[in-house]
Amino acid sequence: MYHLGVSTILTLNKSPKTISFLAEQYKALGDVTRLSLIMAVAASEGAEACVCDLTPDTGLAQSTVSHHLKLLVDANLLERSQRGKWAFYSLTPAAKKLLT
Amino acid sequence: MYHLGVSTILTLNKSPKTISFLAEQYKALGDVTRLSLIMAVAASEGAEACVCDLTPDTGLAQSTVSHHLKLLVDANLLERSQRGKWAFYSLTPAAKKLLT
DNA sequence: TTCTCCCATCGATAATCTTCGATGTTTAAG
DNA sequence: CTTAAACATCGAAGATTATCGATGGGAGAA
Repeated sequence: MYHLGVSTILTLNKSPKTISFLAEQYKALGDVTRLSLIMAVAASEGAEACVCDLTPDTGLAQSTVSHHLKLLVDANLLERSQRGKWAFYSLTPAAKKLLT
Repeated sequence: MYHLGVSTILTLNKSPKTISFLAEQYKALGDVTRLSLIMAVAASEGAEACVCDLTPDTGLAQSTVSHHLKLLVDANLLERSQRGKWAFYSLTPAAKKLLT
């Protein structure tokens, strides 16, 4: 009989495809810039932020920040909603779950 | 006033150094091979496993598996204990917390 | 329409990562 | 002491990633 620690989810309920996607989510969080970005979004008023607000703190080019945000969206950690000229990013339920 | 969602930990209690280490942990989990390895350890009898048990399932060279395990140890996700000729790896409390 | 602002995409470069085979180290067995 | 087994470390090749500047596209202001 095996131990099945941590959670049964991680040992039995996850197909290879799910493991890949979970790894993709962890990889998205595994970068100081992206982890800082997602934390900045979480701490923002209304729990959402636009690129112009997020960029200055990073010290990086706007195109780089935009690229990182896209990776976070692809990993289902951020949602994007366009309002006028601005693109607002907010945390997905999956992100809230992982970051708790 | 700000939102402070997800958890206050992520917004206020984490110094830059802590953020870096947290990112390192996520990065360590953000690889299918390493995520599979740590899940295999969790599911192993006694919640520990040696390299010789873990290597075959990966389809990778032994040196590669050993390298990945070292990264997981460096990220404080696995503990290593040598018994005789074997090196046994088990999950740290930090890993159990992150993977829940 | 024309201009400006916000953001995404593209192409290129430098850095990092994954993986391997070869070799070194340690432990136990013969 | 010699041999074998289990891992770790090293050096190199190929793939992936982070970053930038330049450019493009869309929305609103003038």
